This record gives sequence, structure tokens and C-alpha cells, in this order.
Amino acid sequence: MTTIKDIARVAGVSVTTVSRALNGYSDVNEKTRQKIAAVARELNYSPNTLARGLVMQKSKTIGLLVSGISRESVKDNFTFEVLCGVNERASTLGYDLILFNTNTMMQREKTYTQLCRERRVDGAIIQGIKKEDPYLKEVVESDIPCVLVDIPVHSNSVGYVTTDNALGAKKAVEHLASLGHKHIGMINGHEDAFVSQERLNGYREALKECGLSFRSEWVVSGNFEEKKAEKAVRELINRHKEVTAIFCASDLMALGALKACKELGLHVPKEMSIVGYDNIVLASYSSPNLTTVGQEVYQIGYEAADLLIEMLEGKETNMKRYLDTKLIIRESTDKNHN
Amino acid sequence: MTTIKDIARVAGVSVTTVSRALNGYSDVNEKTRQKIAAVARELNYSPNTLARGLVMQKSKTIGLLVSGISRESVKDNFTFEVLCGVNERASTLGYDLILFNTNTMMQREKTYTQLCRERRVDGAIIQGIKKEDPYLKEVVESDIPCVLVDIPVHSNSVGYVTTDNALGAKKAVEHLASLGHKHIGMINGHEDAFVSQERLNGYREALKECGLSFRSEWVVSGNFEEKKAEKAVRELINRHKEVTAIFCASDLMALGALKACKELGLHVPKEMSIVGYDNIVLASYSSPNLTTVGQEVYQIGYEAADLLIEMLEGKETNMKRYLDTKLIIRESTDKNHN
DNA sequence: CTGAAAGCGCTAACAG
DNA sequence: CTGTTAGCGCTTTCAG
Repeated sequence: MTTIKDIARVAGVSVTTVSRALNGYSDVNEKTRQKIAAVARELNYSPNTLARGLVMQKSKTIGLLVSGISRESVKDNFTFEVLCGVNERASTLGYDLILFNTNTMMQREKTYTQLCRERRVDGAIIQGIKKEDPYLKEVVESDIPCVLVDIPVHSNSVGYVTTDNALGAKKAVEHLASLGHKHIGMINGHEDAFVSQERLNGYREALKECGLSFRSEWVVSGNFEEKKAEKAVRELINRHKEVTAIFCASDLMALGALKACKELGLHVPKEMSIVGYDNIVLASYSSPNLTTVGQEVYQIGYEAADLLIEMLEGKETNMKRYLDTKLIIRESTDKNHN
Repeated sequence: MTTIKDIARVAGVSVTTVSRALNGYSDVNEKTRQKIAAVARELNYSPNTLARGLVMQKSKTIGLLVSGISRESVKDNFTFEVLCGVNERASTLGYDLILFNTNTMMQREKTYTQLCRERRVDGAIIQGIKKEDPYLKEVVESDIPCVLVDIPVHSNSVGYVTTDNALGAKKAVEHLASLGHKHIGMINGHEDAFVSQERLNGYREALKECGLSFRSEWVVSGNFEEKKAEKAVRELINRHKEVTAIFCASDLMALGALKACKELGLHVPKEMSIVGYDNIVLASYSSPNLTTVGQEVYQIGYEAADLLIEMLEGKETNMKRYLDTKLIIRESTDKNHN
């Protein structure tokens, strides 16, 4: 593998000059520069980023920390979409991505900070972490620049990008209310997720503003899982016949809700309206298609990378970004017929 | 950031000893070892992998080269599943993953080899590359250890993992034939993919073995795209009324085929049988559910990482791995009623 | 069992 | 405009 030393020898200059020439510094004679460039090409030179990183104290690498890279997370490719967006923006700006997996992290017994420091990543993007995950605390306390996805926590070195989950939920519930539904249930995710809190808040707000009453019995947890949600909906409906519409905190759970209704012989949307959240691909393929609250997941990843790199490069920023959601009306909601 | 130098100073030993102690060499006094371990913990030490990589000439990093990390590839999460599998196996074996994106690679005008060498990855896994992609040639010629996904090409330094695509296709077509279909069309992917070639071969073989005739007019390209396939199927059916079953080289295209049939008022499976390939998540959610040839995509990634690391660590291996496919019969195929 | 010293490939003062 | 020198943090002979 050729090094700048080799180039220096062949070109008959010092390594310093080679380094400067290759890095586009101005104080190099044009002739020398060209000579060096030619030799570099000829010798098929590639810079060694490890060596550069060692001396520069930065690696042009971003750590991507996701807990969702597992066998299960395939249906709901939130994780993947975020990753695509991050990848796109980061590589455009000259950063490479290194993948960390929190599952394995635990196996290895390495902490977040250790992982980041060992690899000397310049910063990290974290996704899919739970509210009370010990890593979250560690992140906030460490001084590694970091952007959180969907966790509105910030500090000197950590920012976040998220959508207004309360507002998104509100849109969904208002839609249901505007269709004449008076008794609207909710299937929420698990409590360890910030988004669940927020979506619940939005649900309550919407009910209030629409003059509908909030009943805690109508709110049950589906743990963001299709199966759990199916069960939860079945129970909810059996216990509370008055409910004519359900807002689900994720599409996957809405899919479960659909199944539950089918089993119970309840027609969606004639007898039961269902709204999901996320607009995953499946949402437009199920029958009936899901009315849902869409978020631009790819864009979330994109913005996360963009924000992190702004932080890394010392740009002025308030370290918070909010993206829009929009209500997508399909076939799973209809007027209240009762 | 503390270094082994700091540890050496505090512990009152040399850096050499620290290095040896921390790396578990045997020739270190147990007392010294413990002292060093204690100091390291106290100082919150993390090894610098860049420095280590520089001197050791290897980085414990695997480059993951995928062309599918783009906005479009979300429906078909083949890419993601492979990634999950790779990630799982690699991180278990102590390797980190670094993501390269071929799209951006072109923007940056960096070649595959450059990317790998700059980051000093120990090896690479390549997925989603086309048959005549210039990178493929480069890969085979370079001496960077590398595993290809679904491209049966190998050399001294490159191996591959794939499924027997011909056999998979054969199973699908035989299933159709066994249902009494005599006129079986095929929607293939683009010609630049090895899997397309192979699936076509399997299709032809099956026809032959079942005593059915091969008609090139019955084979059209859907370019692995849902929309393209929809159009292709519409045209195929209009031109060749005799066709009663279609084998699609991907589920996404089979979904397109389903749409085409719906538009044409053809009932699936009563009037037209459809088989897909891949068993993507959507396949079990569409109506009707797709009969399809399933492959264990996660496992492909897992095996790719496993194979690569075997190669890296000098294990004996023939550098080829084949995985099984299995026919999954659902609702989109039925007996020939004509 | 331990330490001194060299060097991985690169950048960055500093001095010409 | 160019070269000398030092050093990033680590591993590894080679001598004790």
C-alpha cells in the first residue's frame, strides 16, 4: 500500500509538501502540485484515514446507534428509513457511517460512550432507545455530540429531531370527531417511549377541544406490537360496546386492530373506524387501507445527520428540529353510523 | 481522553506493560495486571482503535457496500434484512460495520477499492450490485477480501453467498404446473441481475420437465418494479389470452401483477394464478396473499458476515455458501379452471 | 516479568 | 514555496 512517503520519494519532495499538495493547500507551487498528483495517481495512492484521524483527532465518522436492527424490526422499517436518510446526508457531506447495535452492545458489555470513543466517532445519532434506558442518561452526560431521534432531550452536546407527536395525534382524533364519533378509544405504545406520552397528550387535547370526554378505560396499551394490539382491541371492544372509533399509536397496531375487528365481525369502517400512525408501507396495502398520520421518516434521518454535522462543524444552531406530520385519509375511517 | 501513557504513569509501569496487560498477554505479573486494570477503570480508559488499527494494519471493520440504500428501496426491505443479518453476526464476532453507499460513491467519484482502502476495512460485503457494474470487475480484481450477495463470482479473495435461484424458480413453476396450468408466463427482473438469469433458467427447466412448451413471448421484463410489472402483465394478458398463470421474479412485481389483474377484471386465483419471489412482508398482507418463493434474507446477511470473517481469519473455506428457498403456498394460486 | 525504542501514516508548527 | 522535526496512541521486537 503506497504512502505519502513513497510519493515523496518518487516525486523528489518532502512528505510535508505531498501532504499539503494532496490536501489542496494554497502554498504549493502549481508545478509541484501537478507532479505530486501525477505520482499519486500512478502509484494508485489512497490516503489512510486511520492515520489522519489519529493525528487530527477526528475521524469523519458518525456512529449510528439503533436498537431496532434485529430480526423482528423488519415489518416496520422505520429504522431502515431513518438509516437511509442519515446515510444520504452524511455521505454527501463527507462522513461515513459506522453501525452500532445496542443489543450486541449489552452482550459486549460496552457502554455507549465506550463504543463511540473507541472508534473515535465525531458524533452519534441515536434511535429507538427507551425513555429509561441507562444509555440515554449516559448520552446526555457525556460530551460526545449527539442527535436523538424522537426523544426531545437536549444539553450542551445533544440535540434532537422529532415530529410534533401531540399534534399528529390531535389531527387523527379530530378527524374521527369530525366524522361524528363520540366514543373514541386509543391503543397506545409502551410507556417507555416519549412518542407514546406525546400521542396520548394529543389524544386528550383533541377530545377536550372537541368537547368529548376522556375515559381512561378506553385507552389500552398495545406495546407497539401487532399481536398485542389485536388482543387489546378485542378486549376493549368487548368491554366497551359504545366505542365506535380507535386511534392507534402505530400502523402496526392498527393492523392488529383491523384483525381484531375482522374476528369480531365488525366491519371497518362501517362499524368501526381505525386510524394508525406512521404511514408504513403496509398501511396502503392492507384491506381496508389505513387512514393514518404520516411522518417523513427518511427526512427525519436526513435532518438528524444534517443537524449533527452542523453541530460538529461549529455552526450556529438551536439543536432542535421539528418535522411535520400529515393526516392521510384512506379507507379505514368513516362517518359514525350509530 | 486518557491513553495508555496516562495509565503507565499513574500505575508506575511502562506503556509496554500496560499494553500487554490490557490485551491479556500472559507474561505479566498478576499483581501488575490488576493494578493496571484498576487504574484503567479509574481513569475511564477506552482504547483508541484508530491507533491500534494503524499499527496492526487492520481495523476490525467490515465495509458494507449496498446500492439499495436509497429512498426507493423501502418497500422491498431485502437490503435492510441483509444488513440486519450482517450486523448481528459481525458484531458478535467483534467487527464493526461501516456503511458505504454506491450512489454517493459515484458522486464522490471514488472507486470501491479506494473506499475500502481509505478506511482500511479488513473486508467488504457487497449487495445489490449489477452484473456489468464496473465495480464488480474492480472487486474481483482487487485483493480485498470480499463476499458477494447473490452474485456467484469468486476468486482468490472473493466469495459469495446466495440461494439456488434456478431451483427456487423451478419450485414455483412446478407448483403452477401441478395445478394444471399449461400456459405459464413469467415476469422477470432486469437482465443485469444474476438472479434474473437464474430464475429464468429455472423457469425454463421446470417447463421442460413438466412437458410444457417455452414461449419467449410469455416472458416479459418488469425490471423488479411494481409499476413496470403491472404494465407488463397487462400487456402480456391482453396479447396472450391463453396464459392462466404467471411466475414473477419478485413479490413487488407480483403485487403489480395483482393490480393488473384487478384492473382487467380477472379474478386471482380463480382466473389467473400468480406466484411471487422473496416472501417480503407485504406478500402476506396483500389480498389475495401471495404464494411465493421464500428466502431467508436475514440468514443471507448472517452467512455473508460469517463467511467473510472466516476468510479474514484464515480459516479453511471454499468461499461459497448456498441457502435454501421454500415454496410458500397462500391464496394467489389455484387450479386451472379453463 | 519489564522497559526502551522504533515505527504505523499522517499533519502541523516552525524555520528557512 | 519547501523541508525538518515532532508527535497522535498504540504494538512489538529486542534487551535486560
